Amino acid sequence: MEASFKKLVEAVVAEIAIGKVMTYGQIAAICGNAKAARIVGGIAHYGNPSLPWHRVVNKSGGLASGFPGGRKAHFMLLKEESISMKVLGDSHLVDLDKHLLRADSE
DNA sequence: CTCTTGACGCACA
DNA sequence: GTGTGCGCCAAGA
Repeated sequence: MEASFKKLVEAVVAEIAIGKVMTYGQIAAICGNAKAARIVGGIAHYGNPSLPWHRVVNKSGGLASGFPGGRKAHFMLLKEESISMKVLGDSHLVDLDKHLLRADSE
């Protein structure tokens, strides 16, 4: 089905397992547009606020800019998911090698 | 219908 | 290794 990119993104994010994370680029690619990583971000802010966006991270493994609550909120949320994070001074980065969920769209 | 923005990604300086 | 800019596609106003 060719649902709107937004709906696809929301569906993917909603299906991210607890203890797992995905990158904007990854999600965008799964939705069919690897270059639409920024779209995913836009949807994150404009789309369904009930989705686990805290499991959505950028290429760096860190949360996107402007997350409600800041890094601390992010850190605690991910921590509640049993997700390991490495502390880089001011930023907390998710261990993509351990929690990067790959949705096999093929 | 048209323009601007966007919670990113990658390339180049 | 770090900093800045441009590019991508889609959705909001």
